[in-house]
Amino acid sequence: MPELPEVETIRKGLEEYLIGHTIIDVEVRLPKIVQGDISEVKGGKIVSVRRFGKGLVIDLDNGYLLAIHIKLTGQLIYAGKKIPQKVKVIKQLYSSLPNKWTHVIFHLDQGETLFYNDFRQFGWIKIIPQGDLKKLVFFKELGPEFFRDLTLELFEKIIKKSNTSIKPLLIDQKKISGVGNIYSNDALSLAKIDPRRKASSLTSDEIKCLYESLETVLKRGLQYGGASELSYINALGGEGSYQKHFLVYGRQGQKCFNCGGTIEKIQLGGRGTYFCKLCQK
DNA sequence: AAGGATACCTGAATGC
DNA sequence: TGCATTCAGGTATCCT
Repeated sequence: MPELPEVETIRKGLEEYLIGHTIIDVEVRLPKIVQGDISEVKGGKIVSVRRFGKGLVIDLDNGYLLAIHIKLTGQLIYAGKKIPQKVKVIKQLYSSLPNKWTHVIFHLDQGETLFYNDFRQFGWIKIIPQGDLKKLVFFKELGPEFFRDLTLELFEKIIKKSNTSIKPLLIDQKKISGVGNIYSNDALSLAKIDPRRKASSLTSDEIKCLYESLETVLKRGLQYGGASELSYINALGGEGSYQKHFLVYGRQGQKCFNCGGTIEKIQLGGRGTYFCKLCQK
């Protein structure tokens, strides 16, 4: 669901459409989503949009920022003059906004709008002073991430000292950030490693292969604009297409692309885990 | 202290 | 038919 590629796709969209806009007013329809004093963002101009792991940060020029986590079903949708004409799918969506899942509405200058929708209400939006980002437990405890500060050497160190099986380790945000259920399953398939293997039992060659496989599937996810399972959409309300290219995720009963074996589904660390017993050793 | 289980939610799919 | 149960997964929290 929303993992590094999905959240990064949203970030790019927000960066393209929101920077330079001033927040005129905010409508909070479901108070539990928002923490902090929402009035602090009024009059603030959006200067940058950053991502750390699966978390987003919208920086304002008035000393405050919005820290946002969309969890499983959050959506950040831009509505305004900069929507490209060719995007037609979205017209239906836009005519329905705000809808019953719209919990926060940011009214921007020039009559533009940013909607926060979340049908399962797991996400959060926190308003804090600029310098306090690392005081938030979520950001403070994030592990290193791919394409930023996770090197192969560091990856190997993290895996070797872990006492859990490899798949739950990959989705532990405190160890490595950005990877979730979809990309961890697919990377283990590409690396031909059994998700149940104890992390510390992996050889250096296997760790290198897994590192490269994670980079490959995350890049693929970025290339396809994320995986639109459930309710993930980008900042323009458009869907990604990585779900059409899943290697093992959601493919139980179907054939493995590596060896033709049958993909099985088990529970591991309380999460659906998909793999091929024939080639993932 | 690390790691596992459960709660938080709702809608879709499945069960009887 | 229709109501109840199960499942989905990213944290946050509690427990061992």
